[in-house]
Amino acid sequence: MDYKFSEIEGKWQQFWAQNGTFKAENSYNKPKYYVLDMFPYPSGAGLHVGHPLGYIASDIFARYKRLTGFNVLHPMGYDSFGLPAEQYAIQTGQHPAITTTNNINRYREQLDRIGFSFDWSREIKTSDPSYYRWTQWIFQQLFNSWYNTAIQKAEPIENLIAIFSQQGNASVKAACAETPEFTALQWNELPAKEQQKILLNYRIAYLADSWVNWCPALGTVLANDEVKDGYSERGGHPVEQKLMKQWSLRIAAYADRLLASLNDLDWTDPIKEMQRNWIGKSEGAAIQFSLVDHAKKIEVFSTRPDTIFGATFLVLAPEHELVNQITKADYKDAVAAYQKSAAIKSERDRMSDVKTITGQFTGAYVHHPFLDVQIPVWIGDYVLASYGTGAVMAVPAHDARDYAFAKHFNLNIIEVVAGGDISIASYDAKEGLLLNSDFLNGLTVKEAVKKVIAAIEAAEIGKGKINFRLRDAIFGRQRYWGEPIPVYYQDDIPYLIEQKDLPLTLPSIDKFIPTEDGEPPLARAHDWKYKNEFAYETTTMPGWAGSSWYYLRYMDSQNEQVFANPAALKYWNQVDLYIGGSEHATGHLLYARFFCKFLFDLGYLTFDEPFKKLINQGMIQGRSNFVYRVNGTNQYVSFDLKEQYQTTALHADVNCVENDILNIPKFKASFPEFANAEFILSAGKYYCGFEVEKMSKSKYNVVNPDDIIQRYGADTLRMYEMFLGPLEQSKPWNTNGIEGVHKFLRKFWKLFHNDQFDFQVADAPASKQENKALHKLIKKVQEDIERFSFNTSVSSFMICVNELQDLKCNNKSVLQDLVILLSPYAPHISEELWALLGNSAGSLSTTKFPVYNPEFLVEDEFSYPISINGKTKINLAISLQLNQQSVIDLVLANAEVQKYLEGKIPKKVIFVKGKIINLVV
RNA sequence: GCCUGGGUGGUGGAACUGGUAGACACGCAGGACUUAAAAUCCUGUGACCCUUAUCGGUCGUGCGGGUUCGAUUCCCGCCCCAGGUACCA
Repeated sequence: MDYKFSEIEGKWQQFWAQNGTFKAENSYNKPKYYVLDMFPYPSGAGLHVGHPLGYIASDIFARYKRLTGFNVLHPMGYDSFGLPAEQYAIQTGQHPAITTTNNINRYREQLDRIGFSFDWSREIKTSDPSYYRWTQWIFQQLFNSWYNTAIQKAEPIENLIAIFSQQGNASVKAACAETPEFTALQWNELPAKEQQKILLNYRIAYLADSWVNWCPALGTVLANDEVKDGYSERGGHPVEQKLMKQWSLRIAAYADRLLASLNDLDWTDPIKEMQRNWIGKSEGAAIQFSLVDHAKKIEVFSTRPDTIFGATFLVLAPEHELVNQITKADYKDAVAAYQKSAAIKSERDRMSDVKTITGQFTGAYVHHPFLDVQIPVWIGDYVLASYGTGAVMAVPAHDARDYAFAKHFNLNIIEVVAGGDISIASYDAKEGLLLNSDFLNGLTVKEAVKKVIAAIEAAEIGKGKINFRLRDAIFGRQRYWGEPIPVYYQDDIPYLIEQKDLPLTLPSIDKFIPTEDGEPPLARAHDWKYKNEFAYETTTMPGWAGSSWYYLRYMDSQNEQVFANPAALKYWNQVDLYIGGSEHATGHLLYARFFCKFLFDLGYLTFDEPFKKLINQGMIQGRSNFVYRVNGTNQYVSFDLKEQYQTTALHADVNCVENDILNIPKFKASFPEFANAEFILSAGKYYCGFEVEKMSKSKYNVVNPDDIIQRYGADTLRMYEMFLGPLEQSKPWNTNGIEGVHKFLRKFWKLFHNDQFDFQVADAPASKQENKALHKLIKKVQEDIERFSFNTSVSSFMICVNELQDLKCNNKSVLQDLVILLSPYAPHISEELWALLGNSAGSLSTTKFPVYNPEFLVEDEFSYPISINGKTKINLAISLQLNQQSVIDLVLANAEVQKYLEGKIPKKVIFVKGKIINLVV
């Protein structure tokens, strides 16, 4: 039989599904291995060829682990809450649940065709009430906990209440909002409502004022992505920064632990580095500056308190709460105007635009803490309200942004650390001796930091402080398509709904947009009241709520009593291998770590890091094709001739192009605009240009895996995706090379068949060369899988099959081992051949991986490259048995080497056994 | 702007710890088989120079410098591209 991939693939996919081949065993005595993919958001566009890249890699690994004796958990599900479904609902009125179900069904169909070894019996959907019930349950635990910084651990809020009623809050060390001190007696006499208000300052899930992008015209909060240059992407309405009460989580309390335990994770250094920078631990001091003619003080945070004598002005964020109180009458209008202009800029715009320097003097002054001088107070949008205290002491001589600000507004610059030339630029390095600094003069930066902090603390104007860039996470969203927050309000105080009332399901509403008063969509729900009486919270949870703990649910996905039973949690434990994109480096991965630590603190987990090993697959970009329209005509000129004309480049659908040559009839049919197109050809062909861009519908560069599978089969798709390049690297999709991989599978198939395509293998013992080819491959494939270098193992398969073909090998034992080696990569063809070889169907996935025998690979000679001054001249085959001196003697005696030496005697001979010989003359 | 990664033939990439740059494929060119096509197989294929052809030589891993017997690999400076930048997922 010829290689009929679609028959074979359909047959085995059905077999696996019917026999539950990849169901993880529930016996907890076998060694386990947990391989997880970042689950997809089911978008309306379906899967494109970029999505399966990571899934194929993890599938190869999961299948490999099964072959090496592990009980493998390899589940899949959907992150199915999200904005696109909601926006589609706003446009069309269709309920997001319907859209989502349709999309999930389509995803499932597409995934099934690729032949993954997922355990579908554990499938989860974050938008399913049976799942989000537990997301809500976790929120309740967060609400019912406080963070005890004395022991660096979350604890039940009852513990805190007990402490309050016995000793007040003076001794409590907690991550909390600023709370006045009270005694036990005062606490016990407080009305319940007041007690609840105070507790809200301590809860890990709490309400707080946060800055958001507010669009008055749409009556909604927008993501930074939805804001372009101060206007909403949808509708182009103005957007401003607004303070809003929002649910938040105290992730910042975990900053130190999130930082510390990074060290023990088997993640790549870049990802760890990104998280470290994101958490952004910096040591410095909080310093208070007292205002001239005003009782208030301005607190700044500085990582360079040593430069305090160089501070020549303060800069507050335009939103800083003191700005309006301290601004002098003459400056009110200018300050208000500046605040307004800053309010329309997003935080990202403010950070990236460093070239335009803007700011405004407030008319106010503060006293320098150690000098008898007054320094002016400015506002400037390079200072962010959300970092530190929202105020900086500007030391222009030693900070680049302060320097630019001072130059622009002609403010004083005082050098206090020697080493730079402050007439040209600021000197930011932390090296050099202090000058112009009173009691710090002559000290190094390090010494000065210590001494000045001591002085600040002695004068009671501040203290040494560790500051984190990581902010608490805003947890409320003004959206419909997310988990309802399981909270109701009584007397303006939030309370949890009872656990027995979970899940709190999404109410049905007429429209998915905010109400006319700018309330979130859930406020549209009629008669939606807790116990028919109390108003529910109307914001929903963010997209990352469900994805922060889903890996736990897979361990016991059907459980209705608990989020997962303790025995399952203990056995499956951490995810051993997690594969997904690096775009989640600081979002999802940080939140999931936070949830894990929190659940660990409460005793639900026995581990406090979710993902032991992490691999980031690169992004598959699109490869767009272009045609070139001669301006003002409907003529299109071939890429290589386009310089002779004035042209406009237009996207051509990549499905009308093969190897950059345009299929003209297909192209004409692709768009009415092109129906009457004329072409200026080059040698009878129309060559298209190309460019690498994001894969998207609008760029006509989306390649659908279904099309590839139909044409070449899933095994070809799987191997080609791996062959494309290193897993971690981003690369453009290009279908051009796929023939090579397909040809390889046909050749592989042919090894088992005679010229008439009858299955035929021989029982004879393997020859030396056959064994060599096989064992070279076993070694290579094993090494490659373990270092996730799948592209190179595909090459090795090709090399091996080419060798066996040359050897006319049809030896059964060699070929059977080859089938096992290939099975993680191309499971369908392997199952088929495995069965043809006489093995019982389906047993391939749990058979044993072949063992490498080094004896077959022993070499006794090596062809040394002989180079002179580092340039290779000739190759000489020399025995590997000889010692260094004999090899060198042999080389120097060689006539050809002598020719190159031209009678000169080498000054030095470099000999690296089995690698190279270099003669230096 | 800041953080992180990347840049090697016409194309995707290989070279794992500093040791023969371009494995394996695609494409292209030429050939075999065929009435023809498809499929399959064989040969060549980084650029330039020399040569009738061989033989041979020079250059070459984004750009400019450095370390080394030897650099795609290590160090310094720059350019370009991609991802993230806290309410996209």
